[in-house]
Amino acid sequence: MTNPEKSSVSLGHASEAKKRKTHGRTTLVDVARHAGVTTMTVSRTLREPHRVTAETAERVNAALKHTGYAPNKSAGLLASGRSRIVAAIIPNIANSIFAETIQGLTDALQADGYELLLAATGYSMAREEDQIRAVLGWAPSALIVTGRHHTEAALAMMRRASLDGVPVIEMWDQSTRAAEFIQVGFNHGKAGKTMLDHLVACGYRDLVYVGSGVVGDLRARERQEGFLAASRKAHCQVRLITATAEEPMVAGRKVVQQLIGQSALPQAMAFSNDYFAAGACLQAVEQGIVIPGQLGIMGFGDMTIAGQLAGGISTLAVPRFGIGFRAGECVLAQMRQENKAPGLNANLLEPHLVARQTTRMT
Amino acid sequence: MTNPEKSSVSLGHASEAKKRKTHGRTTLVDVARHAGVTTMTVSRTLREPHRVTAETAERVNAALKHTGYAPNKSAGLLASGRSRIVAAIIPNIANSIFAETIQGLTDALQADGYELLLAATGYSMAREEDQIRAVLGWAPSALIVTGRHHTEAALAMMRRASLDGVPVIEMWDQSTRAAEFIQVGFNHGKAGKTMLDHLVACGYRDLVYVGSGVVGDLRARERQEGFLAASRKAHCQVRLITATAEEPMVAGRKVVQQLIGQSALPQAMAFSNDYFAAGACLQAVEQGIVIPGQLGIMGFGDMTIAGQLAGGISTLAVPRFGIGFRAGECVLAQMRQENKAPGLNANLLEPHLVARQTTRMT
DNA sequence: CTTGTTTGTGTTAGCGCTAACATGAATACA
DNA sequence: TGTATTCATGTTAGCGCTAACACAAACAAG
Repeated sequence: MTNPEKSSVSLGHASEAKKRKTHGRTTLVDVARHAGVTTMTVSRTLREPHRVTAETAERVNAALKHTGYAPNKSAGLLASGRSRIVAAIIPNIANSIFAETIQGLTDALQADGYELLLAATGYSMAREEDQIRAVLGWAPSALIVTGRHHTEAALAMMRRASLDGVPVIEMWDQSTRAAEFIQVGFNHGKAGKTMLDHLVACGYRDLVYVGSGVVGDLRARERQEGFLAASRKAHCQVRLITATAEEPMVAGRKVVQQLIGQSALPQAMAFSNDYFAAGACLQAVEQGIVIPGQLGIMGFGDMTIAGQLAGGISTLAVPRFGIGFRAGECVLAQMRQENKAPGLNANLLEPHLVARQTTRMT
Repeated sequence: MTNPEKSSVSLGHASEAKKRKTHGRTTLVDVARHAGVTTMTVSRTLREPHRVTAETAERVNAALKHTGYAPNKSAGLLASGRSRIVAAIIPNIANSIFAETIQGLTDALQADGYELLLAATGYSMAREEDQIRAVLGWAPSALIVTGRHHTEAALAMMRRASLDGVPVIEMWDQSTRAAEFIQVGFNHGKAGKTMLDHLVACGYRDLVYVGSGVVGDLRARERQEGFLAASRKAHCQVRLITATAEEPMVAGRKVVQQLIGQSALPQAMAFSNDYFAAGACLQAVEQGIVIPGQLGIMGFGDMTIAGQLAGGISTLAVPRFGIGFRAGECVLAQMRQENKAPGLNANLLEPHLVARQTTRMT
């Protein structure tokens, strides 16, 4: 009750009746009082230590430790207009492709103390627009979106951010036209063509392409169209099947099962991703189909499982981690030297063919 | 040059020489002027529409649309002390277990307009402490961490946040003692015991446990210890092997290869996760080992692959998505009604045994 | 010694928003 | 018809921090 420490609180007892707020945490004022300096000196000690005497810094640091100060980021952001937040917007977090990309991004940014604001769109451009609007409210240091297709409103916000000096990165895609934003990725139409070319080179002519049933996945769609377009030029017959959107490996199994049931197996099948291909492989082997003799199989992604089944599934390896890491490097580069022109597409991260055992026509 | 719109800007030409800031974006002031009301009315229209006349709301909404207003979140946070940020701290984003958990979390929170601040620790408690300190600077609505082991400083911050009314959730774990924070998960020691019990029930006595080489993964460690402790009580012989920390399926293969090479195959092997088990399965089959006759195999996690290989790998299914979703529900529940006591462990999400073909001793 | 030029710290004035209170008009009640 | 009670909007005063400038002390150059 007679605690002397409390007495200082009651100094303003009379004037207290007016207004009050404060969220109770220790602020710069507390630290400054403790160290016998002003808040500016404390602030400087934290952000520009070289501009402060060693002796002062020592006292301030002691006060920081003693008070357990944690900066109020919103106040700092409001005052300075700068945050160290990187906003990333991806279709789906559970998809391990994007999870690895995000890991790459955080790995690249980690040392520099950036924080990650993450949002998912569920492959919806409308939701993407909402998410962009929401994250821009935090004045992020960078905005990273997935793909190059956006609503008009989303594009407008991205342009605005770009003009404000915020690096805007479109990842996982790459257009042939001159890009408006930084792009870190590859051309999916071309990737589809690469897959077709490989199958043709292996001697397959009668093909099935198994596309993804995810409606908003424009990149999967472009790969599919790239594959089909190339097949027409190569005078191949391709049947298109859309996998039902359930567990991918099961979907792959079902497709093969159906084709066998209809005695309609092609010479080779290309899949929108490795999980489809893996399921298809397992099903084919279990039903006595000889791979690659009776049936060639090709996946996309080079996920772990592709290297493990059936002596190795042929696939297109994509730099899942690398895209995120490079995106992070782009952010750092732009932060360090503002001058860099954002247009240069020096960030083509091409997939490469991994020819394994499932496409080796005897 | 004679643009009349510009003239309004030059009104304060003389006094302009003093100071200036403003980050250029449209603010509430712009919207308010456009709608002929004060900023408070605009603010209210956005946050408490029912407290504003329909006619006023209409004018304000028109002004909002016309100006393309996007709220400055840091200003709102600083003024109100409340954000709609949920901070989640996980060991590793690329690990699909946590990716699915995060997806569950965002799915649960999505409708209510929460944003996700995500940080990774790399299984380091020191880094976890840093990340907690960093995210708390944003005054998040909730703090979600992984596991129940933290540094003293981290615990202090968590307690402080909890006292401030911020729900603090430990996910992926569950202690037997009364918990200080909300816990959404299960007991890993018990999970290890469940695995052992299953193998014993199948008649296996000579066992190998393949643990993870990830040093900071305390939960994997507890499963391992639970397994070993139970094996002693059941009078089983268990050899412990730590998988080298590379590609998990390859690691699983290597372990089996080595054991076969040394003619030291046990009756059954339990693995720290399904990818190890899958690799082991593939390797064993390729080397002509009969599963489950010669070798029983059990995994952990019930990842997709476990259901697909070798007629189905027996495993312990864990609610990866469910843990995140439940954590999100806990956050929402606490936000809606502050009164709820945070101590009740109504959030036990137990794993369940999935007995498939790889542990069916004839 | 002037006169510049650092160098370290303090002072002032907001950043854009919202809590709390104030006010005036409309409605309710006796 | 006066007073109490909504209701809709306005006014005021910060939230905790930092940009920009101010200023005194220490040092340099002529």
